[in-house]
Amino acid sequence: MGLFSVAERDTRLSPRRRSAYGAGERIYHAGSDGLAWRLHCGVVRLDTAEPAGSARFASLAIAGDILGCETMLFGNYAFTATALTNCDLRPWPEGEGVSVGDSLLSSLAKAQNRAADIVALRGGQAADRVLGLIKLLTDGADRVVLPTRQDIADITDLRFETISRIIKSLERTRALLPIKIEGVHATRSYAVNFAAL
Amino acid sequence: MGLFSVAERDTRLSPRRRSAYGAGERIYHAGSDGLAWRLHCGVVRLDTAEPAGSARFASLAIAGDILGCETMLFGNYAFTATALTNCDLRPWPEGEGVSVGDSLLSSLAKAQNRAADIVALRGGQAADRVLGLIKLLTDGADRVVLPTRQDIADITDLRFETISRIIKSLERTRALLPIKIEGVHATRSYAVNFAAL
DNA sequence: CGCATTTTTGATACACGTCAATCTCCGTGG
DNA sequence: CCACGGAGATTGACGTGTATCAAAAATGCG
Repeated sequence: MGLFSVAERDTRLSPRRRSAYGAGERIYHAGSDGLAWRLHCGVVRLDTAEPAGSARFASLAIAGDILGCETMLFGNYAFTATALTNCDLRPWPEGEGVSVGDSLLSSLAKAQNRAADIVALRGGQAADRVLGLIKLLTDGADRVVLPTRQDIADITDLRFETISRIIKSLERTRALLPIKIEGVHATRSYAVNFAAL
Repeated sequence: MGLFSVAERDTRLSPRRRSAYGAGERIYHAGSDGLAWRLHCGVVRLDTAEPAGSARFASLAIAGDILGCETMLFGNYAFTATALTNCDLRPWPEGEGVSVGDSLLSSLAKAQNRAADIVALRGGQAADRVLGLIKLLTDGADRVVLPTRQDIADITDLRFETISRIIKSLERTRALLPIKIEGVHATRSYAVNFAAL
């Protein structure tokens, strides 16, 4: 799974209360306590804490989403959060500006939409699910850093072999163009070209 | 689908601002405006409004959940709501009692947990998904009224034929016992006996 | 450079989808 | 009261998309 293979890191809290995580790093663990966060950039995977210690994919957070707000109510996190790409988090609520009520309300609305997106990633043909996830992660930009094949598999409820085949075929149709660094292909970075489909 | 086969009904608003819907009835339509509601009992299906007018399953609301809170922010509903069983709704927020902030916060937390439940219903073996949904709908009681086979299929991303086979096999193992009314079996009402599994 | 991890690829199996016929339950109208 | 028709449910036969198992290749890291 690779989910538990990365050690806890120093939190590197800058004066502006901002914290950064690299791909694969654990952000917080279900049951522990801490702050609520807004995800400013990156992609985070949320897993339910199963009795047997085995994590099960529950949800995804992308830029703009609120993470771990339940800690404000219950004093601990309901899910385990793991960075799937490099992430930048800041404590929430931000304090100044919009009223807390409006902020909560729009978070609730956004959470519902995000949930609907994720449900859609688990229905239909395999290729469409993977493409749907890639589009969600790309979010209008022209390049993406994808999670590992195994993480994509967990999110879409497919097997990593299937993900590998689908991504390879997207490369062959030039919908995904590997970004090479000094001639070597970093297997997660792609320029996207959905027009090729 | 049966989703569009039932006419809009009179809203039957009692003096206490409570409204009831029968199985299959449309509660509100994506894009229209109205109140936010708390679902006091029953099960509601939420669908995204697709361009082509075709609905796609997005989420499920069960007793205690908040429905359509986005209308307070944007002035219209993001999803289309349909009663899957008999439902009882009341306007939200209730006004008295807990502060609006806490109520919103706990709704947000609850929405996240519900979303995780639904994601789980779309992964793994077909029989486990159907069983998971039935358990969610039963919620500790000893009997359930199930949605139609087609609705169960939409929720679990399976086909109604598959659902029919699975439910029949649950009947054969006596995990589900049809409740007969005057000798006739209403194909949606069951006494549950999960110990039989 | 060497080893662990991730990814790719192939061969084969099976769970579920698809298509089609039939059945039950109900409401409607003659 | 019974004929009719429609919606939902059941069942069977068959096809296929994805899982599974296995092995090799590519990548990344100490």
